[in-house]
Amino acid sequence: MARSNDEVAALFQEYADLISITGGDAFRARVYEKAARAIGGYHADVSTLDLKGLQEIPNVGKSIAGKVLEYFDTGSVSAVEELRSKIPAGVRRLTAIPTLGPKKALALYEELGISTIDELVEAVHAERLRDLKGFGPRTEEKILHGIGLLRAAGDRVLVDVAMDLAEDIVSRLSRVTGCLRCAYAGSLRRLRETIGDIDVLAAAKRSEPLMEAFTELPYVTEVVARGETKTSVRTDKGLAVDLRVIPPDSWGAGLQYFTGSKAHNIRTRELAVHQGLKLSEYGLFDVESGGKIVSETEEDVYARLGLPWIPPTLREDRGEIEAGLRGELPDLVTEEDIRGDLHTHTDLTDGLAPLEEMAAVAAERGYAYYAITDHGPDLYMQRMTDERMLAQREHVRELDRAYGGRGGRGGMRLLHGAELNIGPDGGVDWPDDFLAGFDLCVASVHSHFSQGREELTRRIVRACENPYVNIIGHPTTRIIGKRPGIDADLDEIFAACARTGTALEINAHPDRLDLRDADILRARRHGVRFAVDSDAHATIHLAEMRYGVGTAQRGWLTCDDVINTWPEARLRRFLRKGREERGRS
DNA sequence: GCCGTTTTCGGCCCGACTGTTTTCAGTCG
Repeated sequence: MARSNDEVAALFQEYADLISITGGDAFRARVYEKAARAIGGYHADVSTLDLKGLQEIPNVGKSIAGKVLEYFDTGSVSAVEELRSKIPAGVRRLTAIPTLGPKKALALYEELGISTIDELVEAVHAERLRDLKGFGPRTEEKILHGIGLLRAAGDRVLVDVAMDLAEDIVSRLSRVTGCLRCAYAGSLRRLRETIGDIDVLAAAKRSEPLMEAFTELPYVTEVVARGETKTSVRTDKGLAVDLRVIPPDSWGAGLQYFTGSKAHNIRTRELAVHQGLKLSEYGLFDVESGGKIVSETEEDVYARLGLPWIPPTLREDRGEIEAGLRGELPDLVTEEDIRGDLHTHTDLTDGLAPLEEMAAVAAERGYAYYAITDHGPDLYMQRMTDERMLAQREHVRELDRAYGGRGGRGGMRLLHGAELNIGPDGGVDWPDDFLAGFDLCVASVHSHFSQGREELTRRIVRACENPYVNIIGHPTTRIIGKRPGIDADLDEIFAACARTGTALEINAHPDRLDLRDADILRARRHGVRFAVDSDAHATIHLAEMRYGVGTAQRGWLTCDDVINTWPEARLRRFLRKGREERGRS
């Protein structure tokens, strides 16, 4: 289940929506949105805070803090209940339909009593919308179209799907004559785990040739809107793409603006306003003279606002503005910093490629070390045995020598490990004496996801306490869009990891990205170390490391936090996990 | 409803596009 912060955040987001729908003060609605976001991202559990503690959360004042307390005291918030009683839940759901916002949703409900999508479809077909002010035939069409998209699961897509498409679009548009610069922006540039639509930005003196090329891309199925500066299309996978064409000297301001996030932009614009400036996608301007100050690069824009350049993965208004003003932005881990992959499979278990092929691609990536971690025997379908594992170890040692081995300059070290299964009681596949033969062990939950919260927590804490478990693999086991994470007390697990010298994995596979960014931020406060791993089951999966690194960046991690950026000697010390006295060499 | 080295009151980001509108409201990002 969700942590109490998420519950409260969802409640206030709903309240903000209800305020908008009922025509309440727009600024009030915005405050609740801001408070919801601040609470969702706050490090401490809000259910443990008092009135004073709650008010230390940004955008939470006396009134909102009081509502949080009311929620935990009584299980509900009377102000929210009051609005809920006025507006059926279905009306709020109507606003999920593209082009249908709070005002139209309220009109539909008040004038026609419509509170479900089905009723809306029926009303459109009966031509009952035409009598409403502000609704015409085109509105009807758009609503039906929007409902179709909503139902066709035209939902958010995983980051890798969007990335592949965006990189292709950028490469095609870059070749258009007159295109001076082209890049993707938006949530994709910020490397969010899912992407709602793709924003592509281009710089050109004339937009027409770019708009033309854009609408004629082979996978474009529909041109939703077409203007001089902005064109929106939909692609055959249902993904929407916007192209914005801006003048070349607005590139920096445009890229900054369209990268977002919205919350980050609001903050940067506020900074501008306080300095008598105005920031828009066309540049940073002096309010009085109207003259343009800077905008050719993002660095210029941030610098004029008194900020260092802020990496896109931090632009979520989670403290990056404050840190930037103080000159304390983290020196984020990058893909180039990654020296090796510590969780990978071969065809000995459920991988697709043999050891040699996996190692060859790892070496091409320039890794200094590479761990093979096939499944242990407890996942019985993998048919692992002691003999097979020991035979693989010999094989790994041979290959290690072939790759330059010990002390070899530029050589890649191969580590032999295993991905252990954390059983229902927290035990793993092998006894200590067998585990002692591995260079490292990843341990992960693969089943019994629905144990009680305490049981699940204890189970993983026990795995951390195993002196041979170095990394907890995909810690929450979530599959994005398919399976929620397990209901464990993550803070207790984070504390156990920090105490025992066990790293938490950031699994880079795009449908996992586990831990997720918000959990990384919390874990970091416990002093936990992390391993960013591909969990590759095929050679192509090794390249998914980029999404794991993006997620690590979104969790504000530096090289010091990530064990697989460390030199081999430091990594090996960490992997000994306080077992030195046992005399392993 | 929150917030403040210009404010304890009066602000609160800004612009594009669409459709129904004859000058603008709604939606979106």
